[in-house]
Amino acid sequence: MSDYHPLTRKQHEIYQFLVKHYQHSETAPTLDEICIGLGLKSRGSLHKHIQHLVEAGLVEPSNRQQRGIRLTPPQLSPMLDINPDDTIPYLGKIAAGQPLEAMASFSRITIPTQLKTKNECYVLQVTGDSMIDLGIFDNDWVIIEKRNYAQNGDVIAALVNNDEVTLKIIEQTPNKTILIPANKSMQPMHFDPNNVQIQGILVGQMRSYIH
Amino acid sequence: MSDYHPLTRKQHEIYQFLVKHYQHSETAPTLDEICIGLGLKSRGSLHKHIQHLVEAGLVEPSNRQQRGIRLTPPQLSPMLDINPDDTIPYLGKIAAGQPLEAMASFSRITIPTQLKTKNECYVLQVTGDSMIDLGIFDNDWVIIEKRNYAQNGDVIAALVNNDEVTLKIIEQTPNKTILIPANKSMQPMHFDPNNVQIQGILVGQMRSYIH
DNA sequence: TTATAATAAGAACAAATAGAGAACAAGTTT
DNA sequence: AAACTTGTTCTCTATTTGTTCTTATTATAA
Repeated sequence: MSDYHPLTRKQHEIYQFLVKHYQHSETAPTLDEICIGLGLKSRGSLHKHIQHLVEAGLVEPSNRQQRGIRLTPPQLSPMLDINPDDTIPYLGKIAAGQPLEAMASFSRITIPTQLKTKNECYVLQVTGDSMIDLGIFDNDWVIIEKRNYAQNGDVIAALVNNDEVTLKIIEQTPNKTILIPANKSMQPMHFDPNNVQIQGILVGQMRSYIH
Repeated sequence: MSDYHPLTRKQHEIYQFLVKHYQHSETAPTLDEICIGLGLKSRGSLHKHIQHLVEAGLVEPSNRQQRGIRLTPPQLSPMLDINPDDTIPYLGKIAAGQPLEAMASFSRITIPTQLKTKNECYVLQVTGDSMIDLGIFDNDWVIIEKRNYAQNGDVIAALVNNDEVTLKIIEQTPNKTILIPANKSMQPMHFDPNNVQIQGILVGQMRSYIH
């Protein structure tokens, strides 16, 4: 996403000050107040530090409507979480030789709204190591948005040869569909487009470390 | 819903004054009374602030029958109640230089029960690449079970030098604590055990592929 | 050494915010 | 009726605040 912005000593000190400030205050401090708190005499100098924090993504870019320096809220919108009905069907293991349509829905799983789209989604459990270079490991769960099309480069769940569902990166040409594993030690596989049915595209992933 | 009306300093101060006033009084204060209470000399200026509070929905629009400035009765907050069972607090980004205890809980997040333990858990967002060999990438979310101990080989969130929270593999000996990144290109770091405070251990992980 | 980055102070400026006071209409009190 | 209170609107002015610039000083790297 954003580039890496290492903090200098002073920037770190200022960020600390802000975090501490917000632990016991609701109001966004002004540059002058921060100056006083840190023993600085110039708003101008402080401002440059703050700007660096903005670039680092730690502080919100100031807007004309609302003065004061405020930390960036978490990107997650807390509002979205109150939807009581964000469960989606769990369809079992991927790469198990069944068209997904045909599968009965085993159960439903509660997932954070951040991991799904507005469209119909379902959860599959991954088998195998074909996507480890993307950080998708054996037994991980993936959230798939149900779809029958994709763009080149998308990670998709596809039914191959009417027999097996796999998770791969897709490259499509008019007369060929290539499924590329995210694993250096595996080879891309070439198919007739008729033998590859796209089931959906990857939108989220989960892993449990509990034994 | 209604638009967002951020409060300025003065508006906040005035609102606080009103709240305090109603804690020990039934009567609605007039503009002049508020002026006196706040050391203002002009009703006109105060009135503009009050109007903003009305727009923000905090103060009732005045009517001719009933003079005085009165707060809007507390409305039902739909945010608060809906099953808090499988939501856990989101505490912000990891590796950002604050003890977790000290951080205010930004918001709560719904997670599948499979990703947490029975004990107290919270969510952090990962910054950096120090755990990529374990498939934990920049911007992933990790679920941490709150704990102050761990076993060798556990992945833990730890506060280092009272300054920075990181996610690492831990190796402990009586007189040394080693934090090992899961990244071939990074070196293990050695610490005095007193300088490493364990905050919790990794129990789950999530990633969103939605742009 | 030279060069570069970090830090600091202060001047100047525009926009946002805050304040004072005057005037007025509708109600209340005397 | 006259005097006063109260919410409202208006104009004018003052202060605060984020921003940009220029100028120094110090520390660190080449």
